[in-house]
Amino acid sequence: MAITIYDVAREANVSMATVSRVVNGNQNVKPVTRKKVLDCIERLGYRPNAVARGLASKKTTTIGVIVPDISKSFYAELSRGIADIATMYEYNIILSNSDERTAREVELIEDHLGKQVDGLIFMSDSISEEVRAEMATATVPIVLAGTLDEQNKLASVNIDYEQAAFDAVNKLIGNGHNEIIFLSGSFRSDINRLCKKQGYIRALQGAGITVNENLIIEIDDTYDSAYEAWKQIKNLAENPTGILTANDVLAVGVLNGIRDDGLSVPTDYEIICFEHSFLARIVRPQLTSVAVPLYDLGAVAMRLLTKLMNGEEVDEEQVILPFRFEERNSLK
Amino acid sequence: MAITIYDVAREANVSMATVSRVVNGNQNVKPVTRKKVLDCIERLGYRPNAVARGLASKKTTTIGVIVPDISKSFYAELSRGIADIATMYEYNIILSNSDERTAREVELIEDHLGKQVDGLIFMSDSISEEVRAEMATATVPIVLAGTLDEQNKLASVNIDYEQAAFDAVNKLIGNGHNEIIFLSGSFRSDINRLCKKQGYIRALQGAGITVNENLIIEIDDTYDSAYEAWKQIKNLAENPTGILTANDVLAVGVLNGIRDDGLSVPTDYEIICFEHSFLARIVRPQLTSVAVPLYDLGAVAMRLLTKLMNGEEVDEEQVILPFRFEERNSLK
DNA sequence: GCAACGTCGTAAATCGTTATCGCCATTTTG
DNA sequence: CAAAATGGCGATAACGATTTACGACGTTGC
Repeated sequence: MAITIYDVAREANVSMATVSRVVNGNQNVKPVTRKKVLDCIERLGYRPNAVARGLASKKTTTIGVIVPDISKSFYAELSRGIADIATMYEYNIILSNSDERTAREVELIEDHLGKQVDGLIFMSDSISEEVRAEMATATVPIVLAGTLDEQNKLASVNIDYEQAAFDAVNKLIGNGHNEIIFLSGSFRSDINRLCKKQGYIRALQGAGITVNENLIIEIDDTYDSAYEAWKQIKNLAENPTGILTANDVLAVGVLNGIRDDGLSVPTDYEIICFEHSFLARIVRPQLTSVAVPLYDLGAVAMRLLTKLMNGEEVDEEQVILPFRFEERNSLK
Repeated sequence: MAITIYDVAREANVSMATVSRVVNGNQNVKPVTRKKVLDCIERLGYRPNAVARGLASKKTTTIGVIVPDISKSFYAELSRGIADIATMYEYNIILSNSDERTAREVELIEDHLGKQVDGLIFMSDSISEEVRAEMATATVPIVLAGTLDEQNKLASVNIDYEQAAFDAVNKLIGNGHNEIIFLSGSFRSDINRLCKKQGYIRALQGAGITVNENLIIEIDDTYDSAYEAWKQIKNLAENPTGILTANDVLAVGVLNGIRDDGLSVPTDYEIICFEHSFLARIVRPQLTSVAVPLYDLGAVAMRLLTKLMNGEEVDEEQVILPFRFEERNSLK
């Protein structure tokens, strides 16, 4: 049988109310008494039961984090940002993987709410109607991190992916390319379809270049698919020489394809991509890329969540963080 | 005010005990009654309160996972293995980062136990005495994943790193090298110091090669340090031509150093490393490596934990998983 | 010497479940 | 046909804290 607050009270010759006061940092306790109680806690090895506390106080100091796949560096990085701020505010994290399956996402939200989390951070390629409905039943705040809400209703933290793509493509155009590939992971991802692709199109149109659907290539979001995609690209009737990819894994895929064929970047092709992870630095040439501040996205999302959980006023629930370009060598 | 079991009971004209039976799948309920209750649950949108349930049943169906840094692919991969098996057995995961700081590790164990987790999976470079003492206060099972217990007392899941290093070095020796570098992350890591290094030494001794401390290089466990280490290696009085590294990030570091100097792998140097992550496949040449089954390490650790939590008999609490070599091109 | 204040105890009500009994109505059994 | 077993369900006591209200006691200040 574990030590309870009663045991401590008896041992310290005080009431359980006083022990509770001490444990919760209530000021109405004489230093002498406080010390006596703390000693007993130490001696008995008393550990407040967070479950009982949660039931009584209706707060668990725990938040839920639902992520497509923690083994993907994108989400691992984001999660670390969340975790650090969570620690700072003394929240624990229940972490679950959804694998982007809607049914699973719904199930997980339900599950986390059942566990009485004080808040929820959600990540996904897209918010389905089912998920939206499930979220609507929640009585605790929910924040999206690195995840778009097409309807712009939910709280979220992102960068301006559209503008980033626009700027990136303009760099390619500025370097003389007018046949430019956009290699992207699935367009089921709102960010790919609604932002990166649109930014790409806007840049082309701004430069008077006609958009050619053949140059917009949608593949699985994997290295291997990108590597394969290269074979498709080199056989195109068009002669694209500039490439924008939706992330650095895809960039490395085509890059390796190009180089394994004896061609060279940035001489024969120039590449620019999203995300400047570790990967982008270790390949040769290093990749010029849009540095998406993944850690910050997570950290700011968590900070936002704390405000919402505290009922603080928040002027803007849709946060847009700045991005920057990391200039390396895949662009001249 | 949320819907409680009592509301459902009133609505369905049964007692809360019956609702509880239905929710928990107890067979002692007439099908007709069951259906009536389920309908009310659906209609009212009742969500069982896991906190109250946890208090009453003394089980939270939640386990704790303490990891040095989830943003490192090593731990992210392991965690995914844990998570999948946890899901299978309907456990949630509370995940926390320790950054390898002993004080933080102790704090986290304390914290997780306070949250009444049903079990704990712990990862670290090394088990300090403080951590060991804290673990001793736990009444729930604890399993180490990809983490050594020098005293071989705690339950754990690993591979035979010593044997793997031994085999790896023998491959280098077999290819004619007799001056072989062992490039490792910090020796505060038991696995590096007690296993990989010892396997390296045993292989050399087995081949009658004198161990030269100059060829054993301990650095920070980062790409940049490995890249820098190359400059040290090339200026060595000795003429090492074979290299074993403790993981693939370090391998890529030296590899890039070598190639940026216009030298070539495997012509001028041969490299073999631990871990065959994504990285090892995307660099050129691809890295021949010891494939450490990270996902499985996590999955098996979680499976073991479930057995321990159920009080099942376990024949061996120190599990050793097999490893294999992934033959690529950094070795001739 | 009295009022005010700080400190603490007592007691009870909650929080939303689970778990243990035991009751009542049917069946089954001898 | 009486007695025993069984199935279905209700009542109620935990579970381990928080919280509130109230009052008592001892100090302190004026």
